Amino acid sequence: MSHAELQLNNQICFRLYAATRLITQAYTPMLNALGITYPQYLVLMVLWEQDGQTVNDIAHRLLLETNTVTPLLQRMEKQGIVTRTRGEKDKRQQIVSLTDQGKKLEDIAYELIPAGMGDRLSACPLELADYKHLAGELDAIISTLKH
Amino acid sequence: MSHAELQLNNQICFRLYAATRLITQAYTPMLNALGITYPQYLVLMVLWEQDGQTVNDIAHRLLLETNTVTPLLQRMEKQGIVTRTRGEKDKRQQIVSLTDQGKKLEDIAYELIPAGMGDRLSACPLELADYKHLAGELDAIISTLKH
DNA sequence: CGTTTTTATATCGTTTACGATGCAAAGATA
DNA sequence: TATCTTTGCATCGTAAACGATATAAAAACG
Repeated sequence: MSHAELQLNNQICFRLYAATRLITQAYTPMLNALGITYPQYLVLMVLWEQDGQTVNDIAHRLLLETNTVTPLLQRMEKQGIVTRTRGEKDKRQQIVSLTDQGKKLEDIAYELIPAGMGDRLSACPLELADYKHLAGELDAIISTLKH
Repeated sequence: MSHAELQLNNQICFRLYAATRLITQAYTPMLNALGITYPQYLVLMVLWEQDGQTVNDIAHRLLLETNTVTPLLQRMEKQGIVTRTRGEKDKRQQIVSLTDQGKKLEDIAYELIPAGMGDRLSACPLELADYKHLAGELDAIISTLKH
């Protein structure tokens, strides 16, 4: 069996890639009920935590480039979830704010998502301690690799 | 602090999402040297393990839909990395085979990727045991959520 | 103050992902 | 065997990601 290091089964990266897509897919039915996508949900979580952030703030928080976030926000603005207004002090900045609709989604998300994901993962043999381990290991990878 | 369950920092999903993108980005310089993308690299790993698989085989192995894999293979065929030929017994099937160029990439990948990723992750505090834990936890999530 | 550089965002092109749908070949059934 | 269903793949539309590039405003500098 040649080049064992290259084999798919030994790869952390493929597992991350697969697990990420599967978890995102598990979110999808709940997010459909909210009328949003997973990356849009991430933006909303950032804004629910602190409203009125700039494109850069949001991008840094999500470890994304602004050229990913800008079109995402444009779509969310078109859907009436957020507004974008130029900064007063610094006219280059776009201040992103939740609309009433965007604020209401937090309560609906809170109703649907923890319960829905709990259901979806109820058959998963991982304990709370395992999830904490997992979080720690992922954080180690993230802080090593993030710029 | 309202709705703590929704907070970004508590989310495994965001960590997976971020770690996956960062690791994929870490692969990118090496993969650029091979002239391929990360999903194309995944397809090659599947074919290096066993040449001559169908679109369905590859999609199942990568937990992707065929409507993702088909265009990916079309691009790889255009680049001369693989060929696609209709199955003889079953003319619906496309048999995907490595070209000489696709086979050669395995050696180059073996030269570049383990070393390159080792470098990139050398500052990561995780031990081999941690990576094994991580793999196990990801496998648990994957097998719970995969259809 | 005028010029240069940096910063914040936007635009463009390419490649993934994936839901929805189409289509032809194979298999199942009456 | 004729029809119905399933299977394997392809096509289309939309939304991310992200490299490359553009642009206007702000900051730094001479």
